[in-house]
Amino acid sequence: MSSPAPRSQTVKVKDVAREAGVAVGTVSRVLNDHPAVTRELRERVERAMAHLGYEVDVTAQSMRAGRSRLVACAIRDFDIPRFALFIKEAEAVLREAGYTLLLASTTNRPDVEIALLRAFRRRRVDGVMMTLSDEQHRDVRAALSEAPMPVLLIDRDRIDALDRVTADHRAGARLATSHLLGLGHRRIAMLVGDLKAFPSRSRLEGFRAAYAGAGIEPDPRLLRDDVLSSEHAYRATASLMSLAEPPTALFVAAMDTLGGCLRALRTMGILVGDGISVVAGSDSDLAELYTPPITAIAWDLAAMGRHAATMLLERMRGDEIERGRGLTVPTELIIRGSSRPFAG
Amino acid sequence: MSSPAPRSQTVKVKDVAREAGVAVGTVSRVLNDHPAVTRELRERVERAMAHLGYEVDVTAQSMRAGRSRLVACAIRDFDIPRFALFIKEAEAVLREAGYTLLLASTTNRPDVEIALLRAFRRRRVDGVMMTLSDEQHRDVRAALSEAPMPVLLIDRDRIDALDRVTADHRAGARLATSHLLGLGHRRIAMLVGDLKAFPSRSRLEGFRAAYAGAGIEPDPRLLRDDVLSSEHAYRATASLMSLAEPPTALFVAAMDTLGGCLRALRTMGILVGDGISVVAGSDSDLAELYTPPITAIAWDLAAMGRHAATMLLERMRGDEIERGRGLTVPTELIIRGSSRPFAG
DNA sequence: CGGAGTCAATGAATCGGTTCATTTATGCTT
DNA sequence: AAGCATAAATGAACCGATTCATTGACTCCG
Repeated sequence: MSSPAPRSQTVKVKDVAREAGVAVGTVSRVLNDHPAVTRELRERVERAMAHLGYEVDVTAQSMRAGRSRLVACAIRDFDIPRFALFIKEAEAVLREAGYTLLLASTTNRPDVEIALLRAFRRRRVDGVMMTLSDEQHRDVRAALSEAPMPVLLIDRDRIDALDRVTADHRAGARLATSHLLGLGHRRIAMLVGDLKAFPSRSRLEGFRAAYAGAGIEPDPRLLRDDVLSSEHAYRATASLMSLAEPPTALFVAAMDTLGGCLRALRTMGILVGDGISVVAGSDSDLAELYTPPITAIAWDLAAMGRHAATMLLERMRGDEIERGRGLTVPTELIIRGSSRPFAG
Repeated sequence: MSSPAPRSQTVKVKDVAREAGVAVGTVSRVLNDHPAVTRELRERVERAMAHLGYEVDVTAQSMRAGRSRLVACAIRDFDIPRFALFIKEAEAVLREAGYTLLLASTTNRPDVEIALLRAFRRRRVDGVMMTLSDEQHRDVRAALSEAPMPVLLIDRDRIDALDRVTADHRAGARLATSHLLGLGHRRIAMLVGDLKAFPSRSRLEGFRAAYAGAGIEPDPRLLRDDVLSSEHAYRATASLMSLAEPPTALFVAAMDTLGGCLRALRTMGILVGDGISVVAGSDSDLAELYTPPITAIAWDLAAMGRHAATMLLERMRGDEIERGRGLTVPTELIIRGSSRPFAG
């Protein structure tokens, strides 16, 4: 025999079938809107279900069907305010389609990413959308290629034939940098995240492209990478402004790090706009409402979330779609008062 | 017969058993760290699993065990930056304990809340943490009392014997209001969220308690409730400041609405600090870095997330714990430059 | 009127682990 | 050496819904 955890005796298809005087197969067909059920029987079964308070066991369905109607989303840190928008929209699209969202944080560690992919497999998750800490990581790539379910990359470089949704960070950073160069700045410091990942890499490319377009060379000592949090940004800003030859403009390209930078400037008594020009790599209430308002790069994270979910759904449906589709949402530069002509 | 979706032929316990030359029961016991397996056999089985690349099917485990190792979190809108902190910490604690987080947004609608509770049941979710749009809603209460799994309320009033984690909004609001009254303000406007839910109700209570403590009556025309977004806050602020007798201080008690309020004031050319004192109901980068910095109420959402997950885990474990536990995290008032003496 | 063809409904087999009554092996005691 | 106790391993039954070969009922047509 076998009596697992003292299960509160639940109603099953068998009970419904008995109550309605039909076979279990018929109940199942009613549940799944199978056409070959007479209206009369369908109603009888539905009445029985209502009467008994029946709820199908998705667990059993999943096991039999080999799919779970779960979609996993794993991002490096969902403590990034604007990412919430992405998740919110993705969840809405997925739920509309009958899927439930699993959420996990990778903490930007390859080993966690691999462990999560395994956990998702074990759960028979039907699709995954995720960020990666490092697109080149061998083990992560191996784990991705072994994944039995479709995986969509969030704002990451192309890997094999995986679908991806990205923002045009390169264009945004180029715009921002050109804007500052156009204002006469020559010593522009850049705070950027982890260069192993696409967004930071693209931003740096855009930055360099703008310099190249102007026919000048950026000072490599003014670049700070691996700025992943507000605290990092604080320290990076402080160190930059303490240089013998400090920058005249700051491009705070990493996401959600503007606060740390502004805190450092305030502590050092440097006025934004006058003492130094500032451009933020992502827009926020803070950027908009700061005094002076901060020039910022903006893009539509909600749209990214919707597109990611939609593309993943299409892929899961197994439609005949070309593999490795990429969708890029545009970035724009919102010019505000924090970026001013260099008064050499 | 039956051949469901063309399942990529996966390795099963049976295959592992054959490879290792043992019975399936033994493989299962190895998987579950059952003590009664000799070291030798355990190693043989583990080698076979590694060799075949075996991964257990959590779906099948769940079905047999009647539990899924899933915990659901449903909040009204996870587009609230500070809530991300809650989810982040809760997820970390849950994953540590071997659970996976399901996420859904209720959009603050009772029907969605009820539908989600049903969906969670069908998935055999082991525990739920959620907010409610209205603690008094009959159908929601019925759905909660019928839920077969433990439910923990996030920042909501006591319902039956459900566990709950709350912040002391009443104390925070009282502090904030007393602070303004102490500065000589008598016409304090309050922007608050949905009074059907605990946080807003508590804040209003705190507000009134402070007034009562000072022996005066608040002007009811200065109260704006149902302020649920930044856009609402914009409109509410604009309408308040257009009154014949406008307020001299604004208590923006609703979460994540400070931006809208400040935008309105800026549009109307009213200076924070000089023209009007402002206190925010929740702290943020914006509050800290605005000019002038905004006095704000702060509390530890990360701790709330950790506690929520921990309490729910204890409850799920079925320990003999008193029912209806409540944990309240304290609030504090961070006084900054936006609240100044009333210069009548 | 009989046989072919439709259409509904049936229920046993199945998905992949887990459990437990049973069997087999081992150790200990006298 | 026999008897008993203990421990390890076995494998059939089971969790609950789905599927499909089969049965039964009914229609249509020559």
